[in-house]
Amino acid sequence: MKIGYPCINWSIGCKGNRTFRLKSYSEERLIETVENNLNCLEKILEFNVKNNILFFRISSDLIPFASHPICSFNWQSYFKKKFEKIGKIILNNNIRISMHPDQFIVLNSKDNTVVERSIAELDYHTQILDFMRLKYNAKIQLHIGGGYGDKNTSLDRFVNVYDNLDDNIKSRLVIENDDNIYMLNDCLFISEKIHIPILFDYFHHLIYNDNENIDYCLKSILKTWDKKDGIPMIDYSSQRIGKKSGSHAESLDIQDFKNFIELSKSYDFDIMLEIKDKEKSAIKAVKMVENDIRFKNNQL
DNA sequence: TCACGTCAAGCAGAT
DNA sequence: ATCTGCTTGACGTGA
Repeated sequence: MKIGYPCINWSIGCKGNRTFRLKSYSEERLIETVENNLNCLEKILEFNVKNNILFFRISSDLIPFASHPICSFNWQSYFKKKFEKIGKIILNNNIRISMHPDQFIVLNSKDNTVVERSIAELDYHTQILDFMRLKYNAKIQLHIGGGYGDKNTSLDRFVNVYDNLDDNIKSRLVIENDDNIYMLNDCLFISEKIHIPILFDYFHHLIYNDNENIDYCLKSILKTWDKKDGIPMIDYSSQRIGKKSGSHAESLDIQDFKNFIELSKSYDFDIMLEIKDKEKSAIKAVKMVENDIRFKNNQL
């Protein structure tokens, strides 16, 4: 089991997701920003390795406007060496990588231009992972999309669009249960049709579910990950106290996390902590799990 | 230097 | 109708 956190490291003094306004777009600005983002990504990965954090989500802002029509710059070849260098760090240290395109990416939208833009954005995400030469266990996680008042038709639309995607996108894409439209059982339904891995979001599941217990959830999603996909990825968060349901906690509730680890101990997966304080909680979690394993070993 | 309005993009649910 | 959340605040103008 690897533990990770998404996109931002607060303690390292740089950001790998810097961007700028479309209005101020220029080739120079793009190069400068991407250079910063890639350098910082490298630093974050080194920080993570030192702290035994071997799972990381790369920000979608790594190359700002990469899938926007304004971007005609060939960032792929300009940064080829850098991508390969970062890829080597990832492979040498056996780091698991995910990406999570943002909310504007909707494959089952009723608006075809939205679908086209979404595919372009998925293509960009795929290129990042491909140019780093990462294995197919590096994944792009996506929600199924809108409900449009008719979930069955909307599910079908997702399946049809998925069928026509390029194979290199398909081999990276996984679907994730959300907290108000498509729950785990919907993902399982789709996965049976198109054979796509399911990333189980534990926190979303607590908010929106069909009363399935955690054992059922983990057992069913496990089957959707082939050998080439690696072990399943899980998103974990806990409720921020005093905020509305679904708000992510500021900092890891270690007891709640312990309970989840205990509950899921028969399964192996990599776990992404969607907690606001990022690497701080990840370090806490890593130490907890290491101590837990030592404790178990002492019992033997 | 800092406050704060706004930022490429979608959708649903709350207010 | 408008605002908020989502995986996440950061950019950039104006004072």
